[in-house]
Amino acid sequence: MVPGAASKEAVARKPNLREAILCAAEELFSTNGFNAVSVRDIAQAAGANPGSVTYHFKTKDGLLLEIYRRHCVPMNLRRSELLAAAKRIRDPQDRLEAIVRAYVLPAFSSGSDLAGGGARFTRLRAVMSAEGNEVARRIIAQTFDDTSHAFIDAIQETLPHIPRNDIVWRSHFLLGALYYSLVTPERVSRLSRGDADGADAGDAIEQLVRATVAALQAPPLDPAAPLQRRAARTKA
Amino acid sequence: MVPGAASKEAVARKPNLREAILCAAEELFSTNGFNAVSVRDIAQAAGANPGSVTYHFKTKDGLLLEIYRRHCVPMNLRRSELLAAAKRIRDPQDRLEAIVRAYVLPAFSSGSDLAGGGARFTRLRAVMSAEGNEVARRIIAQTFDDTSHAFIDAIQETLPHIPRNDIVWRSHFLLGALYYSLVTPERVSRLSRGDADGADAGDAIEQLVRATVAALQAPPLDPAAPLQRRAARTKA
DNA sequence: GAATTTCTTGTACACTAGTACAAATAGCAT
DNA sequence: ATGCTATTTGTACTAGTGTACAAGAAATTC
Repeated sequence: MVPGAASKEAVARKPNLREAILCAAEELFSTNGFNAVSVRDIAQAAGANPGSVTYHFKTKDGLLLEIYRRHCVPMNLRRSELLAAAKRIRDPQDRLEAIVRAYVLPAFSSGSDLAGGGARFTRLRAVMSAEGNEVARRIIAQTFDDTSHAFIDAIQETLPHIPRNDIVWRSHFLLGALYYSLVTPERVSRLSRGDADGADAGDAIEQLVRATVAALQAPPLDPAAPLQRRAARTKA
Repeated sequence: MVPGAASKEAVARKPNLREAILCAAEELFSTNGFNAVSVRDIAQAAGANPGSVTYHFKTKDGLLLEIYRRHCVPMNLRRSELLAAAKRIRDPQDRLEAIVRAYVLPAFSSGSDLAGGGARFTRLRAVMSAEGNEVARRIIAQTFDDTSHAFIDAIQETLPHIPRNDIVWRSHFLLGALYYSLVTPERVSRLSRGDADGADAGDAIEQLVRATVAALQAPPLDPAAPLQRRAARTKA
């Protein structure tokens, strides 16, 4: 590539190149995985120079780290707000639904800074979790588990008769379903044989909430078996 | 590394190196992603020479392709068997549960050739799907969608009052939950605060079946509400 | 307007990637 | 044994990787 004219033209106006790099990286990582994307790919997509990436984020890991830092706080903040609002609902059924929605909504679109950034960031988290990315794992463990606990506690309160263990599993499934919905957005419409071609984010959210609420309310797993196991374990 | 003595020792008896390479690749890909693993990594893990990989599978993509070929047929066969058996159950509730179990069981352990290979292969599929791997995408589309349709049809039969669209979504969520459970096996025990430290595959299967059946049986999405939501939703 | 900090560029370097290929070896029928 | 084939090895090659760094441009401050 000729560096002179082309780049000057493409980058004639670069109000915030750092931002553009973050954005491009987010998009590329979330669709192709971390290792499949090179720093040069990112730079090119952002209309920047590979050196700029090094300058702003030092390393490729640093870039990923910054993406997480950028999104984690607003997303969890939004979740906390919605959770607090949901907890004020009196009717247990409505409350449970609101709690689940409070967890799901910000994942599809963080309403703060970037339009649609929530969905993209969630997709990114899904990919990083699948790839077993070490940087992501660390951040998630120390940032998201608190929020997850808060949600699990809130759910537990509306479902006192369900063992916490079951609630944890079902919340876990929720996250998996959430991730997968964002990772393969086209699969649903392919499987529904055209019956529902207009599968959009709104549908996904409502379907996910409905399904999760039902799953959470399901009778717990055979109550005898866990007791046996617990008795056998606590003795040791 | 000294090539002479060490390799001769490690590979003193190599009844089927091709097999070992496939196995090592499966393990490495499914835990680290496709692009994070080099051919040399695979060769070393299999106690083989990088050249052997090229000899047996031509390219890295060819290796991945062979892994899929190896597992897809037995897995879908097993699923078909279990599905056929499930369909013979009279009681609709029991039948639905058996159908879901027929889908889930082979994903956790294909009972044919490799012990535990089902879970590893499912994890691999999860990772490939997250990474948007092109090879995997092609194979899955042409191999798994048939099976998925068969299952969806069977489910639909036990739940005639649920729109097919909703069933598709909920099956989609099942797959996501399934994938995620295998991708992050440690997360559940971390979140359950030690209440259930012995989270094993059996628990996962039963929890997944229970949750999915409940989700599938949930009342369909209010056919009127989407009109309201569509006006209020954030992203088009 | 000059100095200084902040950003951007171009390029270079050490390294690893996937793959190719000739040589060496093993297995096996004859 | 003797070929013959299938496999395994060692190595080489090109392309692309992450990152470092000097030099230039822009912005900001005094």
